[in-house]
Amino acid sequence: MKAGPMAYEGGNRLLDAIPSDERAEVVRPVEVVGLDSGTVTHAPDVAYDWVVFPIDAVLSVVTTLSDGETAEVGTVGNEGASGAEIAFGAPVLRKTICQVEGRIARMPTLAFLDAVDRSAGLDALIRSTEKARMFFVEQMIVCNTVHKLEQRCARWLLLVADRAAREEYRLTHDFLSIMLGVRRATVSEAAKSLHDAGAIEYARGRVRILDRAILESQSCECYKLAARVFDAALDTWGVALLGRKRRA
Amino acid sequence: MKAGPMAYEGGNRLLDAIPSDERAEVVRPVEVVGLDSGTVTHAPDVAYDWVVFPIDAVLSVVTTLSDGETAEVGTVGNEGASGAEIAFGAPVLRKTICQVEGRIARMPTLAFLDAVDRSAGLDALIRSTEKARMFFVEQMIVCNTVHKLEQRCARWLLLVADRAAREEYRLTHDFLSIMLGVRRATVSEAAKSLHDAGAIEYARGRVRILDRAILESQSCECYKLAARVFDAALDTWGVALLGRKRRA
DNA sequence: GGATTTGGGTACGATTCCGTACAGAAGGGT
DNA sequence: ACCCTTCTGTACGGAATCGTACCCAAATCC
Repeated sequence: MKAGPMAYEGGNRLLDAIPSDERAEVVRPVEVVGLDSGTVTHAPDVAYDWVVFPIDAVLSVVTTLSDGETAEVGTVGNEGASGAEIAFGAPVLRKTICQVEGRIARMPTLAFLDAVDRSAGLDALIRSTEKARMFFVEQMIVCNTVHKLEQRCARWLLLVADRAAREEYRLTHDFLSIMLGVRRATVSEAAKSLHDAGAIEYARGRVRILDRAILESQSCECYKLAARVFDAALDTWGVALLGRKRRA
Repeated sequence: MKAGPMAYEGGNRLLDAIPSDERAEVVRPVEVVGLDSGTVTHAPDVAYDWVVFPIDAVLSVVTTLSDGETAEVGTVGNEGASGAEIAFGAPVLRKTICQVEGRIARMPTLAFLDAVDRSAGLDALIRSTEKARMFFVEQMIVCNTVHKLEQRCARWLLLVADRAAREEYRLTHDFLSIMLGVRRATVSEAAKSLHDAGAIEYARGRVRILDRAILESQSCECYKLAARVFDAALDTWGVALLGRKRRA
């Protein structure tokens, strides 16, 4: 993953949803780079120069509690962007790290700011995906409170697979236990159960989804709900917000 | 709570944080009305004409899972606004109900839209409080996953008291159990524990905070963290975002 | 003022997940 | 080939919370 920057040729659903008459202009300052798992893309109290649009890398927004425990509070993949708040002058409040290695598109903060001013489509899509992310994060509150770990585990694997745009990716039980806020041993048990059901296989830091239908049936409703909302945000909401913006 | 609309004379921290040279103009179309507990202010697939700015009423954003269970995914009080997305053309995705009775300020959607265009301060504050709400909702994911019920209970009581701007308010264990996503009986036990510690007293649908210091000590870190972030959103962030807006 | 509804206390077995611990297996480095 | 680190399987007692149920007291209704 150490190849030099390359030109952007699609792959981030937010950028690709920009109306075609604006897209080329917006995308001009974008470059594509690889990201290794564990790389920090944003963190509080540090200046950052890039707004990030994942392609097949998956980022996790995490928080560390006062007792030192770390847990995931959000996921960003090819459906969205990370670091847009920098451009608006808002502080970065959470640490964001690369969860699944892969490629990201990125744009200098100042170029992004300029692009939002010029492109009503980009502005609308940033707002609508941010709203979808809010919906998703809200759903996670309830999901983590009332759903069984095995369901949440299935939900997580599916959502990350969608964002990583592949059915197999690197992931250890240990890492997943941090993401789900439970013990590593508990994840191992849930993973074994999903494996025995024929939904997944895994070995030494690598998962593969064998049967999406089975995995979806083991997951809670939150997976399909989230998937639908992100799709809608990139489709119809964007249009609605665009209408508003153009009228202004 | 059935008195007719009255003029707005302050009480919503977001409106009151608007720079004084813009505030009078923004606040002109605002009226104040009372709201009873249980009143629905917004819901999906229904047209709404008002953007709501709570004064001493507290609203809860809730969701209903497919099994019929209802749970809270957010709280809106005097630090923010509800329904602003309507004005931007985005869909209402969650049901919002009045949790603690009290007064709200409200503005017709069209007037709000106009005010956002005219007032850089209002625009910046809407963005910054929305960002604070995101931070808070993210925190709740972790809080609900790893913190003990008694801590979460204390956290909830404190945050709602801040929003309701009083130390006593109507609340049944049953309602609180829905908010926290647990059994009513579990809430009763946690409440008794907080009562025995001298932090609160309660009787038949009414809670009173007797000793904030004790209650804070029983609560998790999430309370103070959230309180600080909401304060910051209404103070320094607003200024930062304002700078950005004015430069544009 | 008697009946009905609502809010709260408590109990008991069941379940999920925790904390901790240890052992085996698969890769990586030298 | 060997060691060492990383990753996963599994076990055991304990804590938190669940589902359900029943009782009592206070408020409300007629």
